Amino acid sequence: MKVDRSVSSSAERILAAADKLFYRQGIRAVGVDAVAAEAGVSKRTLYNYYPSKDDLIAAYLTARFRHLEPSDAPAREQILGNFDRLERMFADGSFRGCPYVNAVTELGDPKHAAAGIALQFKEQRRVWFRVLLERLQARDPDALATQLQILVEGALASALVRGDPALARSARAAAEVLLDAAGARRPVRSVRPTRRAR
Amino acid sequence: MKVDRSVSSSAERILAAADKLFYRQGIRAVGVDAVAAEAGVSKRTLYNYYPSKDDLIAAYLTARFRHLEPSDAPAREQILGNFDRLERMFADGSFRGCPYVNAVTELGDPKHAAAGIALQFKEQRRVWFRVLLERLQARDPDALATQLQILVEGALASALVRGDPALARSARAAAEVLLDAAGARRPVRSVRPTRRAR
DNA sequence: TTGCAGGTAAACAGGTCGGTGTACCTATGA
DNA sequence: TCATAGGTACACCGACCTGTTTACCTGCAA
Repeated sequence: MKVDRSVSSSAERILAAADKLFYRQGIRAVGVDAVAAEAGVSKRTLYNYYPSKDDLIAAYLTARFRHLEPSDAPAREQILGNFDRLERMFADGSFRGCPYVNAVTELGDPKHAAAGIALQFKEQRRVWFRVLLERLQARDPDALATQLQILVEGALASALVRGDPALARSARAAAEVLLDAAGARRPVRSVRPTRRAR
Repeated sequence: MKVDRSVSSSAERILAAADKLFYRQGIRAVGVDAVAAEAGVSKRTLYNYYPSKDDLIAAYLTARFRHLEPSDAPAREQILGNFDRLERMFADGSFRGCPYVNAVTELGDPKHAAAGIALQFKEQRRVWFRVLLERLQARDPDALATQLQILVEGALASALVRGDPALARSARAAAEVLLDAAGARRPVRSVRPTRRAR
């Protein structure tokens, strides 16, 4: 298999191949041989960069880690925009569930590095919600953040078994009800008061 | 391994063994040899009852299928009781996620029988919610049923990566807010007004 | 030119997978 | 008494798994 070696390093290509195959077909369903072949790299080289499949799995999950940072956009928009992103993901056709939850499910072992990475990611998003909720001066931002996190997780799992993108809209509508009930109907101090909704 | 053959049929023991091992360790992580050994049955016999592992998987999921029927108890209690059951499951220690979602994740293939069974089960619970919501004369029972389903799914997934039973209470609180917002604050026409909560 | 780092291809080791083939055992009922 | 259904024990098959070894190739710098 011919691969343009100048475009990216071997390590990067291996990681890209692992991401594609692990997510699409499942971690346990894909062997290291397949990953090496997809990356256009010999198995020896793969094991040079990642000493074991478990290391590769951990690297795959870590690479998927996107550091969330609340932006300057209106908090409510940011929160609800999350669900719009979900809807786009569901409609994409290549959606196969949350990679972190999938890894935990597939590996089973709670002591596997993947379990810790998954927990870290989920907690990061929960905190991201909480910061935005504090900005909205919502009641009990911590509890509400957990509930929004549950809605996201539920939309992901539901869309996995029933591939309906509209599930994201259902979750979004529920989130709006929860936000309203927590007294976050409108931003208290919006960055730009004239900005219209969405 | 000595097994009391009079207690249950071979088929039942095989199914019980599959249930225990598949759920605890994962479908892909458990071989048919292990299931046969756990059931105290030869592999030949196992293949006599279940011609392939896929058949056994389908039987395992079907056997987990509990037919939900709305009872005469107050509808709101029934709905919220669902989340209390979740909390007990999470606290049990042997919780390993939703078996249907796990099967879909582990098998990957959307054409596998497991995918259909999972979908059937989820839809059944959604309808169960809807019937109860209609009884409560809630606004848009269909949409709200989907949202409650998402909450359940989200609690299951969240508890899988972060084993905190309190997540069920968070989901329950969110469900209460959604119910209230849909005008289902109290049962409008309870079946037997004097009947106490079961 | 030489030396060598870093890559390749391919075979191999030791094990597990789903599934089959074979030969033996045993309880039951005609 | 004997046939048979249904079970057991166990070796076996080919495929695939993670991970290692071997031997060779190639670009580049001293």
